[in-house]
Amino acid sequence: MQSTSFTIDCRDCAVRGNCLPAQLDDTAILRFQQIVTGHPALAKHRKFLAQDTPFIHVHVLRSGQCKTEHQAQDGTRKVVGFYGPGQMVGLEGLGTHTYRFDAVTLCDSEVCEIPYAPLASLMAEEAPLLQQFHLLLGNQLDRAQWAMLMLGGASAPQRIACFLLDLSQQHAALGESSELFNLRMSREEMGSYLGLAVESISRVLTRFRAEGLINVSNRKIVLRDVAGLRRAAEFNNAHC
Amino acid sequence: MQSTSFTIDCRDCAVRGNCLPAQLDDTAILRFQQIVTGHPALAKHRKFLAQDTPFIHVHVLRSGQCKTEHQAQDGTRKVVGFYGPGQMVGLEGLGTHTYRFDAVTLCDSEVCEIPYAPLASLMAEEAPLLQQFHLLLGNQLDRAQWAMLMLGGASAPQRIACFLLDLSQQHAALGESSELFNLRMSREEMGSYLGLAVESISRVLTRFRAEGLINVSNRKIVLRDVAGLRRAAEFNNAHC
DNA sequence: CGCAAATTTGACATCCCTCAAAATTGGTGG
DNA sequence: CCACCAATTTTGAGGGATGTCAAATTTGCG
Repeated sequence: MQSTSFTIDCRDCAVRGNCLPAQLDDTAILRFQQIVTGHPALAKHRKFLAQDTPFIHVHVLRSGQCKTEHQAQDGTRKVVGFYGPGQMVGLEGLGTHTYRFDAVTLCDSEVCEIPYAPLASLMAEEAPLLQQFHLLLGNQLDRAQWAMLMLGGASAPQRIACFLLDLSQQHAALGESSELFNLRMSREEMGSYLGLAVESISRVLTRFRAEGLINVSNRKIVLRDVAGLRRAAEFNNAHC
Repeated sequence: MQSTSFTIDCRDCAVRGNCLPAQLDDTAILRFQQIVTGHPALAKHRKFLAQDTPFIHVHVLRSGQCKTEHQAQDGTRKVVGFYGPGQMVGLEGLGTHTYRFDAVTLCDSEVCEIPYAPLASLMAEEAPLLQQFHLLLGNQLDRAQWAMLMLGGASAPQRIACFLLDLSQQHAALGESSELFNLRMSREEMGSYLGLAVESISRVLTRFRAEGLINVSNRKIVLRDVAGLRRAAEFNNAHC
C-alpha cells in the first residue's frame, strides 16, 4: 500500500494518552515502538484496508479521520463506522482473521500499523498494554451496540441529533472546540452510516437550523443550543 | 444474586470447544477452572447482570440462552443481543467498567462467572487463552457491526430472514438441527432486537409461511426453503 | 471562469407503525 | 383433567415518517 515505512516515536504523539501505549513507562514504550510501523501521511480518500483480506495488523489512526465501509455482493456500499485519532480500526478481524470492511481516509491522515502476533506477545509481558487494548476493544463494542440501539429505535431527527452530539464530544476529547467543527464526511456518508437517505439528512439539518438548534453551512457546523439538541436526541444514554 | 456457588469442571462441558479454555491443555485448564465460579441453574427470565453496575466478572453461558436489554431513562426497554452456550456476556464493560445492559435468561440456563482481573493475569501466562479471548471478542464486535448493517439498511422481511438464518446457523454450530428449532424469545423481543413492531414480525412470518419459505406455529419454526430465505434476506454477506 | 459533484428543495409513493380487536396459547386453580 | 383467564400472537384498517424520483442550487476544483 505504501512504498516506504519507518519507525515512529509514540512519545511525541498527540494522542499518546488514549492510544495503546497510554499506560506504558518509557522503557516499555521503546519495546512497543519496535513493533509499530509508521507510514507517510495518507491522502484523502485513500483505502488502507481491504475487505476480505487477511487480518494481520492492528491499525491505529495517529491523525486524521477515516470510515469503514461494507461492500455487498451487488456492489452496494454502506458505512459502518467513523474513526478518529487514537482509535483502532479493523478489530473485527480478531474473530474472522479477515478484514470485514474497507477502511478509507476522509482527510489526510497518518495510520500506524502494529502486527497483531508480536503485539499479543508484548501484551503478555506488559500488563498495562493488555489493559489498554481491552479497554479500547470494549469501547468499540460499546459504541457498536449503542449504534444498534440508535439504528433500531430512533427517528431520523433523533439519529442526527445523536450523531452531532457524538461528534461534538469526540472533538472535545481531542481538545478541540465542541461547538464549532467541520464535518469530514459527505451527507451521503452520514446517511449511509445512519441508515437514512441523503435527502433526509439535508432536510433534518435544515429543520434544526430553522429551530435555532444549529448553524449549518455545507460542512461547517455550529451547535447553537446543545440542551435543545439533547432534547431532540432524547436518546437518554451516556453517549449523547 | 445466587446464594451458593461452586467450582466447575470445564472438561465435561458441552461447549468446551468454543469457550475460553478451548485451546488450553489439561494442566492449564486446571488453573483456569480455579478462577471460574459455577452457579446452580438460573430459572427462566432471571436477571443476572444489572445495567450500570460495576463490571467485575466476565459471564459465559454454559447452557441455555439469554438476552441483553437496555433500559432508557423513560423506562423503554430495547433488546441489544441474544446469546447462546459458549458466548460471553457483558464485555462492553471492558471499556466503561460498568455493565451497560441488563442480562436476562430466556430459558433455564447455567452461567459461569470469571472475575476479569485474575483472568487477565492468566491470559498473560497462557497465550492460547489470550488468543481465544480475543477471538471471541472479535466475533462479538463483528456480530454487532453486522447487526448495524442490518438495522441501518434492510427491510423488515430482510431482517427477519437474516435473523432466522442466523439462528439456524447457531443451532447447527451446537450440533442441533438447523432446520427445525424453537424460538426462545417472544415476538416482542424479536421485534425489539430487529427494530420492528411486534405486528410486523407476525405479518412477515405469516407471509413467509404463505410463500412456502417456512412453517411457523407459535414459536416452533421449520425452515422449508433455505435457499429461498437466503434470497429473501438478499443481504449478501457471510452471516446469512 | 466553467463544469462536475454535492447539497438542497419539492412532489409523491411506500413501508411500517399505531390503534383496535379477534384468536390462540399457556399457566393456574378447582 | 378440565375450565378459565391473562398473556401472547394474529389480523385488519388507516396514517405518518421516510424513501424515491426529479430538478434547482451551491460548492469546489481545475
